[in-house]
Amino acid sequence: MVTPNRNSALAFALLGLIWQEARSGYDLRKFFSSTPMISFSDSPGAIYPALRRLEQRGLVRAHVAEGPGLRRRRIFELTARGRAEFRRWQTQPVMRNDVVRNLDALMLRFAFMDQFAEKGAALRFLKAFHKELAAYIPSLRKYLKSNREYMPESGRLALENGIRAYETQLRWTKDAMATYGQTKGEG
Amino acid sequence: MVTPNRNSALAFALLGLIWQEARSGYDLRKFFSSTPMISFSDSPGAIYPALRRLEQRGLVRAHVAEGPGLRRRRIFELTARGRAEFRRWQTQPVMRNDVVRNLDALMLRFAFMDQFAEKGAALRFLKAFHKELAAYIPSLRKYLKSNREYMPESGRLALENGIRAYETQLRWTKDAMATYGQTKGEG
DNA sequence: TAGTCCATGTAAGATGTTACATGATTCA
DNA sequence: TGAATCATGTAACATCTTACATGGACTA
Repeated sequence: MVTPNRNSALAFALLGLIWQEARSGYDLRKFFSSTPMISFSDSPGAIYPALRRLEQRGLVRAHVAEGPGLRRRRIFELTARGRAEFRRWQTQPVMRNDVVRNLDALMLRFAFMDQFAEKGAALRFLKAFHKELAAYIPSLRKYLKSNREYMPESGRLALENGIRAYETQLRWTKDAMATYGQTKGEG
Repeated sequence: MVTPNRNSALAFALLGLIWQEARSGYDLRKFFSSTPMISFSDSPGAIYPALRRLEQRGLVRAHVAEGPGLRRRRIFELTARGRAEFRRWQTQPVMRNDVVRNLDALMLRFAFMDQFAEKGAALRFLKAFHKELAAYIPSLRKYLKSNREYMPESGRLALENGIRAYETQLRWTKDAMATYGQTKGEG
């Protein structure tokens, strides 16, 4: 069995933005550099090859927009396969490993959920996220409690920072669930 | 001019741990898998090649520990160059870009500061970190204010989560500075 | 003696970084 | 005409992931 191509976080960020609205590579670079998605690289050496790969995998298709005189722009849109792949990624289960090592990717999944996932997906996601956070945080506390005395002060502070960061996430999931809970009249 | 070899976060995590205490590759893998540093990969395909590179660059040196019968373990320790390189990395200025895209690396730098940087480095680091956070957060708020109405609910919530996360960091830097401020009697 | 743990390693492949290249258009 | 901006791209290089390989020692 050949290794399946697991797309990167950048690839999914591109798919989500292109799904929102057909865009060129340049548009995407500008979006990254001028919004809070600046945590993604806007480097052409990352974006253009990533778009090429998405094209080769049949997840996006491009057409050339011949503006009056401007250099040609290649405008991308999602294919049916691209939409399916994005939804699959977005609605994957939330695993402990995502919480430990891939928080950013989790938030990226959530950020597009209203737009592209079925109703109820956001709330299910938040519940699962909350559950994993609530399970992980005590293990950090336990480590701190057991090792506090042997840790240098800066090491201990760094760990406390991590715990606080996860607690903030946890509070956010609760508040976000409340937000979604309010809209139950809509269903 | 040849591209300088910028070591990765993993490389510096390894250097820091080896500086604390001479360790083998296996020790390092176990440390990653059994402590809050689990956010680093414990995969042999990451660790052993990284150690090899550090050796080739003259940042660590290994000696073989011949235990009674056990398979040979290669125990690493830092060289003078390794210590210098680690300190250089650790005491670099805190840049906006680190705050936007490399928070984890910043916290890693801080985590070892008591042990390996000169007195006062931790406080200077916290001040610079605080300054960059305080400068960055308003730009996120501003974006939220301007775009709130045009954002899907999950997108807005994701951004609010990001803002809260940075605010938590900001509060932490203040508290950590207070911790260090208390020890002024020591100097 | 079969399975598990200790311990180190390699191979293939994908992705990302930095730097460089190119060419068109607009504006001073 | 020169500089800045729009727009796309490539090349070299390093690193990481996953999977596989190996071999000794302990233990049931």
